[in-house]
Amino acid sequence: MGVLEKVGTRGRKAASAVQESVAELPLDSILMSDCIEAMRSLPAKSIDMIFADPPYNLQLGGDLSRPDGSHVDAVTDDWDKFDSFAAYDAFTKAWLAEARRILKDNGTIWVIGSYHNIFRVGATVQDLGFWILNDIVWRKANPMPNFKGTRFTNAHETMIWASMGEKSRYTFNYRTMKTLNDELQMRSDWEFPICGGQERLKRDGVKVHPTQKPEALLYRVLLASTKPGDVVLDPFFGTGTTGAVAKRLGRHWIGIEREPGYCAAAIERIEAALPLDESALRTMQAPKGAPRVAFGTLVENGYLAPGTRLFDTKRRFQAEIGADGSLRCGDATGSIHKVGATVQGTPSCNGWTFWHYEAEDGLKPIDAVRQTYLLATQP
Amino acid sequence: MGVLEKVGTRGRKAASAVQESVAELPLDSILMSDCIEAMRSLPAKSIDMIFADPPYNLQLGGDLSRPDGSHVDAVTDDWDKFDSFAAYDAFTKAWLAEARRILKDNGTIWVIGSYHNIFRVGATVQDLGFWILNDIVWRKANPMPNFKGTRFTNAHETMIWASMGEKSRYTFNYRTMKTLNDELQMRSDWEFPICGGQERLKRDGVKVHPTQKPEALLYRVLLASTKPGDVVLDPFFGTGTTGAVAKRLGRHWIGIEREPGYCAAAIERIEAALPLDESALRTMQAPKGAPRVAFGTLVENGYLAPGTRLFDTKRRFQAEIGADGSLRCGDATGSIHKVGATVQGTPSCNGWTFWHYEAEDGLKPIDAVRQTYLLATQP
DNA sequence: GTCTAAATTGAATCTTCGT
DNA sequence: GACGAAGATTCAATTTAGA
Repeated sequence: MGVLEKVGTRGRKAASAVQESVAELPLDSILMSDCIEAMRSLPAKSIDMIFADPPYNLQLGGDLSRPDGSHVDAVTDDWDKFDSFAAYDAFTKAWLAEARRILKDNGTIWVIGSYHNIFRVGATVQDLGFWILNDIVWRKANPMPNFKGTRFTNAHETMIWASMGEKSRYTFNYRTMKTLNDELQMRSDWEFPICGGQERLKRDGVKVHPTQKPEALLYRVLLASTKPGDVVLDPFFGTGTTGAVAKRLGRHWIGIEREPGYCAAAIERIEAALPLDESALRTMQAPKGAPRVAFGTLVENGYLAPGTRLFDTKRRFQAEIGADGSLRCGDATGSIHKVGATVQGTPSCNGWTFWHYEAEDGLKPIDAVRQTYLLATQP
Repeated sequence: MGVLEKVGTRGRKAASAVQESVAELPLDSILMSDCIEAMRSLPAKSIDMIFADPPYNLQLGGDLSRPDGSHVDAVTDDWDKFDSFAAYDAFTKAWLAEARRILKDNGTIWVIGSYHNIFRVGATVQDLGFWILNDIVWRKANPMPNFKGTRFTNAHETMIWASMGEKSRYTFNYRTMKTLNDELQMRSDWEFPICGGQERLKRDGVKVHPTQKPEALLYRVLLASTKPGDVVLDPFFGTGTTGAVAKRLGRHWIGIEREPGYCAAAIERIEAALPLDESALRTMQAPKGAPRVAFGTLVENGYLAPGTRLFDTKRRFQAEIGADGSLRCGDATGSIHKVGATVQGTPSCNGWTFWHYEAEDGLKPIDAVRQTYLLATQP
């Protein structure tokens, strides 16, 4: 059994501001060890997000070991194919189970793979109780062609994003993604070039790692599903793309990697990575990040007078503000949301955008009043 | 046990030209029955290709409404409900095993699904000994948004294409695909709009089937992986998209569908479908060494006259065809691709889909002209 | 009739907080 | 955990209605 060797790129002191349980973690360092063994050394429910790029070589070779640590021999016979899938499944189940143990209740996991392994991984993810949130397609702008012309060009890889369960409250920075995508919802298909050029790590002109992932991919993953200061674990760290991007984005990272050569390359690379400064890290916040303002507060503070008439954009409905911040429209009385839903006959309604007041230059949504209030009162 | 009820759209006589073993099959007709039961009635090793669109096991929760309050019409049909993953897996294994029995040794199978089910389906496909050739991503041009802003927009579905085994000699019409894709290898990600408009089958203004697939998707699937005269089976026939496209492309089809309502719609639809004529069909075989179709070829052969004006979809740009097949738009002159890129200010542009000509019923992409040319001229 | 604005709709695992 | 109220949330392609 190997000893867990920790290879840090920064001292533990830097983690002093982190809360106690997190302080136990080997933050911002690499555990040079077998991935399952290393995960076993981490405390339960301590990780915010896991990004995993597991091996998918079904020839097994020396890449895989069974959960008990024994070696899986390579298989070449057709009759043994089922057995090889079973071995891969056992390996997958073992590391995913450990991942599940160390993830926080509201944590999420990403796994990337190709058609060789992703279906088995996905089924295991579901079997272990994870709740799939999306499958994301990485469309390669410049895939390797199918030289023999025997199939379609294999131009994508698939990522699975899953939470701990159906009810878990995971992090999804919706507003950030929408901003990143030119004010359109970010879709489940992402296009990036494969990792090459200056970004591709090379040693003596030879690529250090065969499957180095582009930083742009990890950038979007981390930006979408983590918050600054979160702890991100990559159990198949390789040359540390996850660590380099995590550092850049102000997230803590932990890498697990068995190969000393990959570890060395990763450390050198991450040390050279420059973190974005605080102002650059600021992203579009979800409205729910802003303090809640009750409609009644606006009335109490004189931003909207009781008796003021409110309208929908087409003036089909007219309502009147009560002294307590309630709204009345015909027989319907209640919150701005409830009355809006009632008069429209819809199950719900955002009263802030539905109701408008009469301004000098036409109708304006009462949400504008709320914004004015927020600007005037927030420090 | 239900009786297999055969619902044909043509007499058996029409199959007389088919070889003996195939003549035993209920060609070009629907078996109104449970899919596993119906497949059991078919002879072993008799089918060239199977396209399957099984239930996705969506596991939807409560109702969903759009931001405007309108109700989203979800898939609530009983046929999509399963008690557990285990139950879904058992169902999947059962129908896939039958599919494997009736496929020829060199046959292939396509299965379409979403993240809800595709990983389980893919793992079972592999477990049964199928050899995955590609996973294909159908990128939806117009997916339904994520109304609540909780995840990435689910903008794609996944198809698995597999042969009977690693050594099987499956059909892949490489040349045809490459020609269809402007002389670039066809990739594993395909973009199509979802099925709507005139193509979407409706009864009394209501969609007949909740998950009708676009014909363009099946067109490419059949064109890529079958030959004229091949027998294509769809065990989850629904409203018969597979049958309609198979008929159009001169392939035999067999549908299995339990719901009488779907069967009736499928028959009516397929009877109305017009097969391409024989000369057009022969082009689908696309011999190796088929000439590249340059835009200029279309001009030379009178498919597009010099001087014809081309437009983008929004008529922001107007260009004129030169006698040599070049395009001119203001100062920009060159190939359809280059001029398209220049006027848009983009690094590249697929001129075939960017530029449109004025047809009687509106603008049509010049790619349509290329299709016409290909159908008419390829040996 | 023609053009433009408005309405409709699609395989969707679709909220969060306080009591 | 159940329940109720507050609050946040949509893109592209058609079709229909209206000017």
